Amino acid sequence: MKLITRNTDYAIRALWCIVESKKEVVSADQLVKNLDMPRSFLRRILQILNKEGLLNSSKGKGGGFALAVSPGKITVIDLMKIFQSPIKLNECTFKKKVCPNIKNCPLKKKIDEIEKEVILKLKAITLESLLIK
Amino acid sequence: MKLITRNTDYAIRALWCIVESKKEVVSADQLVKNLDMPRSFLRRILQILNKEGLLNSSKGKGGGFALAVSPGKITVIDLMKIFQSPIKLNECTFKKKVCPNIKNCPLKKKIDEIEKEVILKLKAITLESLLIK
DNA sequence: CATAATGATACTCTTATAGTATCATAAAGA
DNA sequence: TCTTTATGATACTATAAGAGTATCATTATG
Repeated sequence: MKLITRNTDYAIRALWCIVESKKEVVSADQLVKNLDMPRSFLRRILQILNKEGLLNSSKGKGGGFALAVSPGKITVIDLMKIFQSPIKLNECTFKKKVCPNIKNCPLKKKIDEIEKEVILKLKAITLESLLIK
Repeated sequence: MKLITRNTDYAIRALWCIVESKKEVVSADQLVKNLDMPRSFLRRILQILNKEGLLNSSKGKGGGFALAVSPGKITVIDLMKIFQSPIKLNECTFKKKVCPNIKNCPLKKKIDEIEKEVILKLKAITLESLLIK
């Protein structure tokens, strides 16, 4: 079981790298060099971040990507929502049929509590908070 | 992303049902009736619980399963370890190659903290704690 | 010996994750 | 306008975990 998948992980690193570079615009190739990750994979991630409004892109010579949102406003949860399947820690279903006992299931209550706390903590991890050394 | 998978979930329910029944021995068929889950799937789970030492089994007429460990000593984490892939919330690897920056990765540090807390909380959920109404 | 139970095992199906590859398009600059 | 340098769109494969099924072997009871 993984909380953070590679998509999300790479997205964070790419965004981090764009901020650190202190350039207006950073190309995919520069990011590949700095981050040592597969070009095609990273390119797709950047395209998605662009579509989702976290990056602005520009084509042609001197083109590349720039942050569209301030680092303090990008959280790990935002990226997980974009790149990962929804967080449902305990679904209580069998073949799409919800467990009949779901309302007073003591296990679900406890798991739900844990889920809430995890989400709160992931919300608190902003891109900015990862930059501080 | 799921924290608890169906295997684990069903294992908990089955154990819970064995305790609640207050019988010495409960057969797979009785559990299937009470829990409304697929027979083959449940049978396999019971066999694994037996192998792992959480249940004792007896064959033949009047046979079935009985708890081998007290409900206070069985935790959700125990069952997750049996039925789920290891909990590694953030692996920082690319194609088996560990990320070179792993030692001072600020993201990893934060995710690790969350992981530790989640595990502590799951350890605190014993079978017994789920029985109290 | 028949029946009622578990043991062992092998199989399929689906989904999420992980990654690759290719062609189209647009901007910059000579 | 043509070449280069960049991203856009999209389609494809591979792997692993999870979810579930099915069958035959074995053992205990009466």
